[in-house]
Amino acid sequence: MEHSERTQRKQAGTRAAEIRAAACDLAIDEGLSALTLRSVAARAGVTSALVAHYVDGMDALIAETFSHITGREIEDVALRVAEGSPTRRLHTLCFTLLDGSRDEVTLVWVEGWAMGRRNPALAEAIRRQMDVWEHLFADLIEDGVAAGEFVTDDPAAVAWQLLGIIDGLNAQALVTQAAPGPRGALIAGAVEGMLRMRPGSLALA
Amino acid sequence: MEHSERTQRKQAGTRAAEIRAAACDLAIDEGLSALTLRSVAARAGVTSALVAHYVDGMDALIAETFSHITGREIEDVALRVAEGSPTRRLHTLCFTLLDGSRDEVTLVWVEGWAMGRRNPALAEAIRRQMDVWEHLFADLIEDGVAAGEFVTDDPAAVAWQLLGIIDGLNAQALVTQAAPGPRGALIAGAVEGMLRMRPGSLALA
DNA sequence: TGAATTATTTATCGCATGGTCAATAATGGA
DNA sequence: TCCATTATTGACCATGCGATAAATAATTCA
Repeated sequence: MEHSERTQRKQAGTRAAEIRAAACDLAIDEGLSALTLRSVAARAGVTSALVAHYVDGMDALIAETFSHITGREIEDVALRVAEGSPTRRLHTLCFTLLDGSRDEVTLVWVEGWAMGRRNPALAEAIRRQMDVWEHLFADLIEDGVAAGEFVTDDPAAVAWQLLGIIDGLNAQALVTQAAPGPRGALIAGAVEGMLRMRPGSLALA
Repeated sequence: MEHSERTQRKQAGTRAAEIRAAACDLAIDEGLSALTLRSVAARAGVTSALVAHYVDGMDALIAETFSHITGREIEDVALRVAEGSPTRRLHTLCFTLLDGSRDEVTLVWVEGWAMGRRNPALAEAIRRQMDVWEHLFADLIEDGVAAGEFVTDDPAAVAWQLLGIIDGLNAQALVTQAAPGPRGALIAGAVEGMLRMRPGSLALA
């Protein structure tokens, strides 16, 4: 007895969308590793068989869900760093990503790194999303170099570094319950060092 | 039929040690998530029931294995950064941790972060080991401040930041097959910024 | 040698996972 | 109204997991 009363019958497309949405909700609440045929089914209010019917294997659903959640995040962030001087935009970028309001997404990333080793589709999705992030960072850095606000001869490398730093600090906060103070504050000095900025110019931007 | 011929009978303590060693080997080769009653048993050349007999539950074995592997790592590293000026020691620390020769251990860390959410003993072990790292970093930074080579009013905070940065960069390298160049090179600028060091003083130390 | 101890295995149990297939019931068109 | 289509379910299967109890075989000691 997996279901007491029959759920309302819907068009294939809408039901498929509902199931994917349920997977996203669940991953946000409990992490990628909580996605199973049955847990997603329960969240969507349907049978596990129906989930299996609409999805091309759990590995694919997990990879899709990862892409959807992280894609939504990067869209959000990209909007916020669209305006202002490069220094101002970099400030917004760092402090937005480190303000602790995205811990659910961080969990998705960390679990993704771990699960990606046994889920090729997920590994591929991770690489793609990291590339998107890298471009967002690199474009911003190039703008700053062109404007004379940053100094570096390899914007792409700095972008990767910065991405790694932010991921690492967020992952760390995931484990140690309370982060010591706002994470964005001290990192400013590091970024200023990487981009040869005047000390304090990013922190106070 | 789990075993063809009976394995040699050994003293309880010896066998227990062998099983724990097998768990470490396996975790290094395949990650913490590869540790199951049966996989550890196979690696140790015994039955899964014997592993269960010598261990206080898989969660505990996983936590123990994590502590053992990461503890061994920090001992190694601590030895290497025991001598020289603070700047020189910090240089050694960063470049040693970022030279890419510890990717197996990084996998253990990343999987630990993910699995720790469902394994309290592991979560506790992670917190303890991170504390040990934090102290290693913080002591070094305090030495540097005392020697006038570094400038900061919160060595502990810088230590956490630096730890997060290194973890993040290593985790990143775990996913993107080939890291773009040596990871340690560019990070020097960031650390110089965090500790108000003269540009280039760490990179060339 | 014989008996007590104990290291080890065999044979399970209960549970959760991903996945399949035939049966069922709701929908929509003629 | 009846039929064809199809969304949905229920009942499975095979596998892997952690764990346990009883049986077995090697060791130790009197």
